[in-house]
Amino acid sequence: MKQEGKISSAVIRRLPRYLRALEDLESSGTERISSGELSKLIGYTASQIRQDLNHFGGFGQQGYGYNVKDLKAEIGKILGLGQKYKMVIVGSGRLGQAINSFISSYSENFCVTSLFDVKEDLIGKEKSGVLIRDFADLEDYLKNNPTDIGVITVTKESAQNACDKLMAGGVDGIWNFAPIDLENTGSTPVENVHLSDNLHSLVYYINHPEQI
Amino acid sequence: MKQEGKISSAVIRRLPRYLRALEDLESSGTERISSGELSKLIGYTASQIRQDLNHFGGFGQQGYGYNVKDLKAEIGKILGLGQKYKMVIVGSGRLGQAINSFISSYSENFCVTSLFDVKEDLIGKEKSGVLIRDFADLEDYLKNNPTDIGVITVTKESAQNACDKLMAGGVDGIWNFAPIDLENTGSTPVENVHLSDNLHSLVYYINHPEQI
DNA sequence: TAGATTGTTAATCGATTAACAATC
DNA sequence: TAGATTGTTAATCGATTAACAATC
Repeated sequence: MKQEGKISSAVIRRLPRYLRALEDLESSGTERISSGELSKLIGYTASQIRQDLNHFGGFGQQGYGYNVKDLKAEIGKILGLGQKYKMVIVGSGRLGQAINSFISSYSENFCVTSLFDVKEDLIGKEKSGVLIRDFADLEDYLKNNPTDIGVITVTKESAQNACDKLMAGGVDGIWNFAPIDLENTGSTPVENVHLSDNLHSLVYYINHPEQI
Repeated sequence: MKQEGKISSAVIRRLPRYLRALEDLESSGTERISSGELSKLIGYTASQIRQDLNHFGGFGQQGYGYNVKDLKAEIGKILGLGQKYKMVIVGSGRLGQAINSFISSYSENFCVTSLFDVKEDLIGKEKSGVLIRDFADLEDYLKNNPTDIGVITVTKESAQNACDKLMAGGVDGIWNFAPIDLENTGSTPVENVHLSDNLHSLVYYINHPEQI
């Protein structure tokens, strides 16, 4: 892995797409792939693909292309998928539950250790095998159970407070689903999924099909 | 609204963010705002904000700034939020249900008219007041109930089929949550929410905090 | 009027694409 | 070896930022 200097977020955001394509290729039994073939599959230019990968190292071989299995492993390593990430989800409504079941079903790289909520009638219940705890106990919980990622699926009114508590508890990253830009004094990475923003863009393109 | 020529998707994706900020400002009783103040609030440069807005028209006034209420209305108009969009959700698992409750709770601009699934035990049930119908009846349903947006919350294996049926049924746009790039021969806009890609980027930044 | 702030043009910066020598 | 395809540099394209005249 070379990777010196800052790598643009445009590149980083394409890496998971490569990984996904390589997983599909592997499970369909493909052993090698050229940047040209990958280009047809993904839609990025072959040039861009080679450029992207070369930020991290020379994973290919002239005249041959890339070995699917190896490249998949390399990209996984770059992203940091060699370990299992412990997550807590703050907000145990439908979205929190959906994320919880999504995480537990789809990957060995992530594990939800606890849900949290303020609602009396939810606290103590289990969802997809995970206990819902009192939000008031979040700080304590994090102290005793080091956690990698905090997921925020509460209302926008409660989101900043949830974020502050998660940060104070020492999580390394935040996955935020509340429609708000969280104040983040430290350098903890925050990844936003702004569903309503996303839906609004879709509506724009529905009304301006000539713009596509 | 001037808006001649193609407007870059980077600009379009910022519009919902402006709308969100303006809603907050309005509900906090702010009447006017300058690009400079908005910049502090959102984090985009003042220059970029003025540049973005001027793609669509001169909504401001020299020496004054922008009227919050008017600008909010203008951006809503640009996005196409003057009407109510009818949606169906294909896939009534936890994610489909979460999207359903999210939509019905948050906005007057969207309305889920039906859920669909293949699972016998789900068909006929109601979730958040919306009936789950048999996926086999989707084509018929769309024929009799013109629908604006199709939401895909099924597995990646079923997603392309769901997409084809929705397209054939004449939906104007697709909101896709399956981890797959849908084949889209026509020009129907597709908006993807690739949760696992998003989570993978977060993991990258957790492992490379110096890159932020 | 004087001050503030827009609308818009020009300059800069960065990301994507093209090209090709290196090499498997 | 000949053919294919990478790694990498250079060229292009587009998006962001800076600057300032226009004007409220």
